[in-house]
Amino acid sequence: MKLEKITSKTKGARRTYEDACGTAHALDLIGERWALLVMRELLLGPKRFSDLRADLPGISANVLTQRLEGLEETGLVVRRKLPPPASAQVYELTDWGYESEPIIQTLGRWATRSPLHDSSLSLSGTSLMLSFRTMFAPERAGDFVGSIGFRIGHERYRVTIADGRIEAVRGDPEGADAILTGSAPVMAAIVYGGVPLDALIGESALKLEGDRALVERFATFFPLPTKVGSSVA
Amino acid sequence: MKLEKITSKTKGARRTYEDACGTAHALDLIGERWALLVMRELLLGPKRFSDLRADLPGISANVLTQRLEGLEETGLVVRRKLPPPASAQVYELTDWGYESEPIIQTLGRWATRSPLHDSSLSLSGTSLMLSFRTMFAPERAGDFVGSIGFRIGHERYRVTIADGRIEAVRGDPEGADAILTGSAPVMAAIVYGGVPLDALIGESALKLEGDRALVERFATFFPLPTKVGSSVA
DNA sequence: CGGCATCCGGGAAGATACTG
DNA sequence: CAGTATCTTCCCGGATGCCG
Repeated sequence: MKLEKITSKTKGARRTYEDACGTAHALDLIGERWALLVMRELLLGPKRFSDLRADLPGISANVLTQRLEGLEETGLVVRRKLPPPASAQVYELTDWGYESEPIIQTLGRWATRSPLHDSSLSLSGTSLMLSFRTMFAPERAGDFVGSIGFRIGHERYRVTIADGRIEAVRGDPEGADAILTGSAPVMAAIVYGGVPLDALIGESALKLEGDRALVERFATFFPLPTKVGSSVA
Repeated sequence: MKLEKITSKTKGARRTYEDACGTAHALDLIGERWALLVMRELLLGPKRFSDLRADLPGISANVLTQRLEGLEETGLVVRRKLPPPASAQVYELTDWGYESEPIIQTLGRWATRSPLHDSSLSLSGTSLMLSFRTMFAPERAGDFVGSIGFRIGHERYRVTIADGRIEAVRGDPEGADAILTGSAPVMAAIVYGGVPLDALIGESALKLEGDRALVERFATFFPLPTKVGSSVA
């Protein structure tokens, strides 16, 4: 039954650029809509289907299914079954998949100069952590040493700075010098928008535990490039 | 009726990710099919519509028109009218557009590890020059000093190496230490495929003028990353 | 609830033909 | 040469429904 359909497009038959250039091949692999953002959401570790859906507002279930299938076929993602008790299926990047982080960072840094960039839109916790990795300026941090925990929705992250290097990972914030609780856009407003802590705490948009001065220093370590068309080019 | 539909997308109404993440915004700007490859072809300088068509095998005229319009709207490309005598219209990247080169390089370097990458496909002269910029390994070049000219189709390029740095530009090859004439895939076979010069000269696929030993050294300066799944990981 | 198959409407991409 | 016009095909996005 319907053998002709099977033969007509036996399997992939993906649209490719037919170009030996590496960049073109990269687009063959991750150029489809949503593909790179799915990778982004997996960069801090495995996630379940519904977590991905929740963190990618606007993606539909069938497109997410298609992307995960495609990324699995090309060897960028693997499905893994968690051992019981937590017997759930998760998607995880392969080693090669994790190597896509520089791509995501380069794109992100470049686009920050766009005059059309609207930073008031929603932001996932993963995106925020990756932006810290991308925008961290060691010369601003000097000999700063410290760690800050983040509680964003149900997710937990920990950022550690020492020796002019930054680490931003998913994990338990307990034991950090300070812990911030709030939404990702609020955290972004502090670090990138220059909004003072008090304003947000006053609005109950943010909760701060621990070393306040340390958080205020931390917020100065992530300078943004100038917008294009800005006279201070 | 259906006035609401008309107002809802009166004009542009481009599809966006509605995500504050810089990476997502980058994809809003250059994530459409062909957009980044159009930028790639402009990275070595302005080109005319039909040159772009010729160097992007597979793109159709209307899609190229749409991409150029879009890139112009977002401020990445400008149309310029060449002064008479050569009174022709060309497309050129803006300063911000030129800053996309790291994106293209990062994508290209990453994709080179793909097991699915087929280097036998066609390749534009621009892609070849950009691959030299991307893959150049200064430690391989040591104190090498020299310049090589390339004649590929009607295009002319010049690659200069000195002080452990490489320059690859469009321009007159006269005066270079050696000049190669042939197709871009043939040049790639030499540099990336390890094919000896003699074989290609014998097939009349390549013409060499000038310092042969210099070309043979040059061909060793561009190591490729290992393929994923290779046992020599 | 998690994951996947299916159907449908709209829009973007691809191919071809045509025009100034 | 530099595009426009038209038609077809395919992908994306939304909704529904099935199944474990």
